[in-house]
Amino acid sequence: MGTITKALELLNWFTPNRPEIGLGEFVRLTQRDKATVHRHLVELAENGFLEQNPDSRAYRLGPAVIRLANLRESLFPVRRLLTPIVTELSQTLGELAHASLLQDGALSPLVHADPKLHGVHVHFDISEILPLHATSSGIATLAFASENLRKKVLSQPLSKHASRTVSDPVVLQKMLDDARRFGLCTLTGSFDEDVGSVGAPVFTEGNRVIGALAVAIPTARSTPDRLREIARHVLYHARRASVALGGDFPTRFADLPPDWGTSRAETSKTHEMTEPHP
Amino acid sequence: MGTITKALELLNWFTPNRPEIGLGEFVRLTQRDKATVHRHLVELAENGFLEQNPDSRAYRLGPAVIRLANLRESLFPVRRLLTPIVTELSQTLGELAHASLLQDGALSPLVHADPKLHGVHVHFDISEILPLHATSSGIATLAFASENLRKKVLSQPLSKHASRTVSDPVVLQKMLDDARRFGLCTLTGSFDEDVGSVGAPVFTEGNRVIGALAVAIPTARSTPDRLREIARHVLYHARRASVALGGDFPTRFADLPPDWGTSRAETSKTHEMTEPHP
DNA sequence: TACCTAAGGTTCAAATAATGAACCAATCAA
DNA sequence: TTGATTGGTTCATTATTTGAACCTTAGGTA
Repeated sequence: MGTITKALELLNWFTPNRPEIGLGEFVRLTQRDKATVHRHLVELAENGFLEQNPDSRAYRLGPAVIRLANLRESLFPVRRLLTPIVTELSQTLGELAHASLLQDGALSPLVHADPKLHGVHVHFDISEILPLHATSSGIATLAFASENLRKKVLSQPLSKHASRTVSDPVVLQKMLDDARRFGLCTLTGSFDEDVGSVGAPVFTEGNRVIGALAVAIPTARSTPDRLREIARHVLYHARRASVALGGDFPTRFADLPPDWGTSRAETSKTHEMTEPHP
Repeated sequence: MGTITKALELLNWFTPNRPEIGLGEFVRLTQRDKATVHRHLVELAENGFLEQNPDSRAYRLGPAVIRLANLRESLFPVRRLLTPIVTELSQTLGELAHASLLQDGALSPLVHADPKLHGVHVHFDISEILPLHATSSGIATLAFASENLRKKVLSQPLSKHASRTVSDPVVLQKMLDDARRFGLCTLTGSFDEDVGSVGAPVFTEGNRVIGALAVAIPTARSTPDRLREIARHVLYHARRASVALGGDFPTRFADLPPDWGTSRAETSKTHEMTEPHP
């Protein structure tokens, strides 16, 4: 691993629960030498990627990331293009919608919209990273991503996020096949307990999947019929999003079978249990 | 210069006119060895800071910068806090207002708002970097920044941006003194031809200047009286902004003298011309 | 006060990782 | 076919990174 990567990886330790990190804590987190970590921190700070809290001397993300994000957005206005689509999707359905981009081996949220019409709504944190195997966005994306990435995810241990997160690669493979067939993925209680979601892939120039569009709802409101309705809208808007980004969206996916929207996880469970007893 | 800095500096070559940069162009721009540059680019891309256009193989800013910017903003919501203040300032005056943050030796725009009530309005590019010596925001910020930074700027050659950019360090020093006294700086035809602006510093925790709030108007609308009116509002909102960020704003600055708002640059010119003939 | 601890930060010889001249491969135009 | 331009790679040399030990400051405690 190069020095540059080592330094940049320091930036990934920040989370909503860990907004500032001191030298000592970085050393503990990274298991690297103090002097090394310190020089990396100084150099990142010199370039504006970190700044130091003058009181505690702890480090936090610096203004350079905002400057670069502004620049990137002004050059490639993905967010600007997707915002109205996400907003419209969320307005139409009265539920939380979001678009997330594939980055490294995960999705990072780009835009979200929530009309908050109901008493209960899904919590969504734009700074949280979405794993590919445990979210409908992730599976929808992965289904159309490179063979390489798919292999990588399928060969790694599948982290558990909620009671019904898929943990068997064989089941995941089947869900990816379904997602590729229908252009959609739906999950319930997979990433967040009591939350269901429907995701569809978004494509950019050259038929490449760039991420996904998804709607998330509390399971209390997620009847099979409602999920099918949501699926229709998600698919429609994912197509619009792809067109807006200059991507090709497959003209036609298979029609949803009658049992679609009944819990995949249940189906999977059956599958999972029957598999070892042929 | 460390490897990390060398790599991160590659990111600074992107501009609105140069949205994608190929290996060869990077080599030409940086005057560095091709192999070195290439390895840096690959490592930055591996970490999501760059992505490669699959057709042209040129590099562009990657999604990691957006992820980090989202995170930074969710941890330290400077933008969220300043947006309503900038918007209100711009609405009240009917002119373009912006807030910009001090980073490295320059200001980078964070938010801007423009009600666009008039046929003529100022062009503002959120991805453009504002030099400290040539903008009212910059001088207002620099006036309250560290002695170090002030020395650095005063000792460097002062780049020319428009016909009335201050190029004499002595004149700049005087403008900094004025800015410190009045809590304000006004300039005309300094960064953009035919644009006047009024800027005031914004402070964060521990009395540290974080950047500036400013209003920019076409010179066609910038009478001395109008500039004084704008100054009042900019100062008021800069105080609000500082309070919102947990900073101390000096309770009282000197009242503006009667000749304030008449072109500083003119005054400066006189000064500049009289200086060498004591 | 003296003493301890833990924090951030620094030093310098040793070791590793970055460097760059030369090379390869693909594409395009004449 | 040739030559020029592009992106990318190799490997011996070199220079930068590394890390054990050390320094300094701040806070706590007997």
